[in-house]
Amino acid sequence: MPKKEQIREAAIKIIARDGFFNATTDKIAKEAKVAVGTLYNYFTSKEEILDYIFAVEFEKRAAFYQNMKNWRMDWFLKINGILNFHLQEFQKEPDIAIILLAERMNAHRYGLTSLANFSQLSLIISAILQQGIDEKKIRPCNTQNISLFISGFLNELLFAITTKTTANTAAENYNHNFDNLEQSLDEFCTLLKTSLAVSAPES
Amino acid sequence: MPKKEQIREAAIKIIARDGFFNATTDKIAKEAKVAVGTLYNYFTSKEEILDYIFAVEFEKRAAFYQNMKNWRMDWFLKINGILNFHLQEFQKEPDIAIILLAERMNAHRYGLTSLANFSQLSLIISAILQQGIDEKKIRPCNTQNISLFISGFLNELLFAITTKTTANTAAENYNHNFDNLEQSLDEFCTLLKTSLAVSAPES
Amino acid sequence: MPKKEQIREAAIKIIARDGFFNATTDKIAKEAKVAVGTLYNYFTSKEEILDYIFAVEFEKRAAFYQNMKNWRMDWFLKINGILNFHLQEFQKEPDIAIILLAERMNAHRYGLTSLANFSQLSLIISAILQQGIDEKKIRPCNTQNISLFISGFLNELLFAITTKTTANTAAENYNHNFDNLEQSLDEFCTLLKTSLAVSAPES
Amino acid sequence: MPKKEQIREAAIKIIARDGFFNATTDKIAKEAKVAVGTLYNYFTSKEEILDYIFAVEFEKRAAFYQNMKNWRMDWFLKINGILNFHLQEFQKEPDIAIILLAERMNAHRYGLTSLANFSQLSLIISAILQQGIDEKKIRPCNTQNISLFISGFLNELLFAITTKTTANTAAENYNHNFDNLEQSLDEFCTLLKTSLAVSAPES
DNA sequence: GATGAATGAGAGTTCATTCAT
DNA sequence: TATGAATGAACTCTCATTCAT
Repeated sequence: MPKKEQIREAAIKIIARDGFFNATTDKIAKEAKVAVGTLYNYFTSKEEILDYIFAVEFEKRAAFYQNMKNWRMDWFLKINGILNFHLQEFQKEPDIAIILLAERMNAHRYGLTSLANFSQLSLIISAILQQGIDEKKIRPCNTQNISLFISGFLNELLFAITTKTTANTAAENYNHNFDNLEQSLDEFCTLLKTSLAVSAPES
Repeated sequence: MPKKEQIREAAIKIIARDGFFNATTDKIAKEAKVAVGTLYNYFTSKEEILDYIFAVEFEKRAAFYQNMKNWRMDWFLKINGILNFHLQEFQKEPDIAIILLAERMNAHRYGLTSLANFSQLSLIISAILQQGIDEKKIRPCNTQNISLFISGFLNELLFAITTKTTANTAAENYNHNFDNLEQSLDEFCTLLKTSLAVSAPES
Repeated sequence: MPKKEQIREAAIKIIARDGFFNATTDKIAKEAKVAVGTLYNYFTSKEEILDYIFAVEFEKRAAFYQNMKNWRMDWFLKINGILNFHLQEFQKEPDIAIILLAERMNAHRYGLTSLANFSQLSLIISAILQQGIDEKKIRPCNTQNISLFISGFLNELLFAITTKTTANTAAENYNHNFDNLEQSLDEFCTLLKTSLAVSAPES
Repeated sequence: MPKKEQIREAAIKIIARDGFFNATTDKIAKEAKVAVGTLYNYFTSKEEILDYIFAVEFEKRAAFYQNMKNWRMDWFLKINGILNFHLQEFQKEPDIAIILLAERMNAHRYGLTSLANFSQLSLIISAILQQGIDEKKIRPCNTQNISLFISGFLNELLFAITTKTTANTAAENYNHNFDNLEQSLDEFCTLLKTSLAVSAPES
């Protein structure tokens, strides 16, 4: 495997586990089975590693979104598809989920360029919604707001997933778990649909 | 002003600005116009300061929620009231908003006890929704999921507020700003209402 | 009890347990049921407390030695008496023993005046021995050397007492304990006597 | 010179001069002409440096003692040899003498493993004495006690050496100095011999 | 490119001492 | 005299980064 990839994967593991600040370059290097110095042959700083992690993830999503543009389907199915895509990604790589969620604020604080890209993604959702409106499939609404709701849902779902593993002692039965992620997602989609969809014109 | 409060406020300012890890005890002490040692007369560690910040905020919210239980009003107005309360709080003290959002993952990682309390709050929302269901005002649904949507909305709104101040270069016109927070909130409430409310039984 | 005495006793307890450097003024004050500030009404510094502890102990011993000068007895019984006196003192107040042993180097380093006094004590032993020599009861020898052996014996006995409590795991049966302190002392005295005493002139 | 050795030697110098607690990592590093961080590449803590110092010294002594077991000589010459060995060691490296003496209590308090080893050495002396007894060269006695006297003598000699350099103001002429260390040692050996040795059987 | 020992600024924390009450 | 909150210099230890090999 290329060294840079090796480092990226090690960094994901360590940062997800310990957080960006507790993820020392030593630990990352050890995990990557590489010398500390080697990190600096591929990245100029520890921050840049984080930046790169975000960038790679952005690319994955951008590729999916780009591809999706060609889909010929209902707005609702598209949104549903997007949410499903994210959920699957996070289930495949939970560490990524943790990092995207936990470190985005750090990424923002350090002015990492890759983070800015992520806001583009919500534009795509907005665009889908707008198209729905234009096609009279969705009632008039502020698409930006709706796409914010959607991001919020995804993030909160992740936080619930990420934190519940340790925190659920008393309120055991109130906690979400991986089993009903899909159920959560479905309920959210239902909520969106029932609220936004223009009822089929009565004949 | 009591010293502990003085320190808490200084810490809020510094942690909101620099993040928990970059918020050094020196900076906090200087901001509080206090010697470093004084911090340790009131807190046993830097982490405990963060814990205390969370605890105070939790108390504020818990007090509000407790009080709210006596309200005699529609589920929808209650939810609306809660969201408005939070929004006002955050507008009053944006630094708190930033910390609650950015550091909750750290709080979780350090096992700060105060964080666990926050999950109680979502139980209250669940309870309101459940009552709505029992009273046939809300269609059957998983109340836990819905309360998760609500938290997600609030957090995402905060993130948008928090980050836009610096990040809006390209997509200027797509960014939210303080002026339309209320509009966002209204739209979200509308969405909830239209989706959840059982249409008044026709006579 | 006078405050100064109260503080001295507390300091003995804490310093014996934790060592001079780990004995914080806070701990001493708490043990003495006194405010930290009060310490400084009776002592100008933490070091001075140690100095005072040494001084008090010196006084006790000096009083005994002074008194002993009037004794009318054999050199051997005098030495034996001195050793017994010390042993009893240390058994009465083991904390004192620990401090005298463990902190004398600190006392020396800080140039505490009270420590210097202790070397006077060995002069008294020397004097007793010298008298024995003059009276032809002891063979000619360097009295200074012998008094050094005596101090060495006492200190090593203390060290053995002080440290054995925790260290004896494997070589249990090789360790000294309080029960045979007297036996140790007797053996040492025997050794001194058999070596130093001039055999009674044969008629 | 290997870095670890460089650090060890610097630490010996500083700890001997200032005591373990006043020997800051900064001072040690500076003396070793090394950065502070480098200390921690070789030792996990300041305590471990002290432990290592003790361990190295123990090894030296253990090697000597091991070698000595093969000696074919009288018990008395063996004991004499051991005492001479120690004295020479301490004259060669007086700083070591100071540390062994002054910090053994700290070593004990911190539970440094290397200190425990030193007690093994006194077992060897006991063994030599026991052999003397078995061979009817030494009168029956508690070997453990005698070896305690021997250690006590050595330590006290060291203390005298160590402290006299500064403390001798009043009793100048009573102080030992390097010139008569050998004389002291000889006198001590004489004392042991005259007291312990079984007189040659008369024909 | 790869290495990892060396670096040293800077972190969190402690604690002897002071002084207003 | 007694107090104990406030102080801040000084401590041990960490870790991102460098650079000679």
